[in-house]
Amino acid sequence: MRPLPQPAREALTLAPVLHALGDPVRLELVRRAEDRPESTCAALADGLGVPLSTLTNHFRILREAGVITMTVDGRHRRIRLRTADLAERFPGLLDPILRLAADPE
Amino acid sequence: MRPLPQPAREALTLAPVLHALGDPVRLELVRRAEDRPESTCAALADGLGVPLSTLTNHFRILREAGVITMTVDGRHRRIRLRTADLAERFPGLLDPILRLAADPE
DNA sequence: ACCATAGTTCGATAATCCCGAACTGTCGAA
DNA sequence: TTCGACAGTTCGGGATTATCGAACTATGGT
Repeated sequence: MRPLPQPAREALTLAPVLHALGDPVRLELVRRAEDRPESTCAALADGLGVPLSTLTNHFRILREAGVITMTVDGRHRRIRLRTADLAERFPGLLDPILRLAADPE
Repeated sequence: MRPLPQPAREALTLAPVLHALGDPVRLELVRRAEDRPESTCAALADGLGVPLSTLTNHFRILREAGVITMTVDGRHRRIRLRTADLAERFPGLLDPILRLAADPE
């Protein structure tokens, strides 16, 4: 159940977070991660048609930017949004993005 | 004084906007463009140490994402944030980002 | 022990970014 | 009207980054 390496809350910077969210696949993964916390990698990407090796890179970018946490749980990795850390470090940032990403247009 | 090609307001999509803002140089350019509208390319980039040919690319990415408008004014290009279009298409998105980008850490 | 599952790593190709050098178009002065 | 300076763009290359198939690792179940 140990967490994979990730930047501390105080070390988060804005540009990498926006870069991580500035990709359609990653934006959708993040949107789903909000709805279904503790999901696994493959579960979040279900139906997107993205190969697993590419997903690994997407999740790494999200993790290194500080957007998600990945904890090792057996042979799964459970993914959670770092909503509290992001809200403290970048108040008002994540909520509008998630809301807009969920809009059907 | 004609504007360079840019996507219509209805055609703006979220991921390219976040991608455009997800670069330290572009984020700073956008931050300055808010403070000093109608600035020229080189004026916005003053002191950043970024070559002009690289700036052209940064401004193109911002323009194609719909973040800025560039109007040709003689031998200058005047740059404006598309604050109204962005506020209508993505309400609540730009303001927090600009505010956070302005924070001194 | 064996196999299936969940993800990672590796390596090669493709796409993208960065920036110097050369270029275009415009303005101001002679 | 020609000249030169200025503001940016285009071009070309090298460097970085992204994608994804194939092989690999590690865990859990039987």
